[in-house]
Amino acid sequence: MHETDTQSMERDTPQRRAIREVLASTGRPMSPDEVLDAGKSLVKGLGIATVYRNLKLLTASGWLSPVNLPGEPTRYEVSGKPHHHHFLCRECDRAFEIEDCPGTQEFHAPSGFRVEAHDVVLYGVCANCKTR
Amino acid sequence: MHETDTQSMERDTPQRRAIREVLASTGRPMSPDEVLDAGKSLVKGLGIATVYRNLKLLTASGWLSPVNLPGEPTRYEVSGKPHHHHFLCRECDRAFEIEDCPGTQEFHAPSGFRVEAHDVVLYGVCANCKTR
DNA sequence: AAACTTTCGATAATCTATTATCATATTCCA
DNA sequence: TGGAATATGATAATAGATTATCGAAAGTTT
Repeated sequence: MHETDTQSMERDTPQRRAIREVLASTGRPMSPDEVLDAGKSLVKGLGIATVYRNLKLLTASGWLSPVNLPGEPTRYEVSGKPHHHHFLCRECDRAFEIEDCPGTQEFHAPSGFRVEAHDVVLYGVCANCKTR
Repeated sequence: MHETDTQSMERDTPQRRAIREVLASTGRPMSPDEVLDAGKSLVKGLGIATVYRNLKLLTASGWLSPVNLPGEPTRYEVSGKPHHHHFLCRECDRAFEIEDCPGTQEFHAPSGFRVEAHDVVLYGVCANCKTR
């Protein structure tokens, strides 16, 4: 076994700023590849390793939260948002935030089961893909 | 590129029967490893490759349906069940079927989005794990 | 600006899940 | 029952996502 990467987010770098900027301004959960693509327009030469490193650091610090959708790679969104769920577009494979939630009490598990959390995922076509 | 596995499920084998039996009798979505473990009690020496092969064939034939839960390996359940969702126990990592569903109309995506399907996943502790 | 430390980028390595390979064992029909 | 076709089991290979490695580049402190 080898020792893990040692990083502490002590310095202010253009790459780190770009990654934060991308996630904050896009307003929807993004995969590492999406962050890389968007980030490249802010910092030429941005590398995927840097994206992964910073997503990990920003998640560890609590600034980002992981978003897992069935059969999809992990996406990330800025933390602190009120309870919400996600929509996955089958055309462009982008995830969106949806505010509406039926409420936990609406879901019933078999008796004897304790429900502690829930996820709702909607699938379909986003507005952008519908109009083309 | 090489040619893919050629199998057509033409023969009746103890392994195939065991895999079907396990999935039909357990009544909840099972991962390949779970199927392997349970299947071994019916057919000594059952191999993981055989499990994967038959899960694939049974899915292609429509007898099984894949069940994807966030961040979890694909599970499989017998097809034909009425609309339902799943519960994932955080203790034993087993998935269960839950019949209750708020209904598609309860979920609202942003205007301009077309919702075609939805998934609900409950997380918590199953009855079995609660009692120990 | 020098020195020091952190971070970056390219890429190799790792990890988990799944599929391919292939020699052996089975099934099933003649 | 003989035999061709199919299936199995062990394991190598593959695939996708993520992490580690390491020399170069950049930030930070003095």
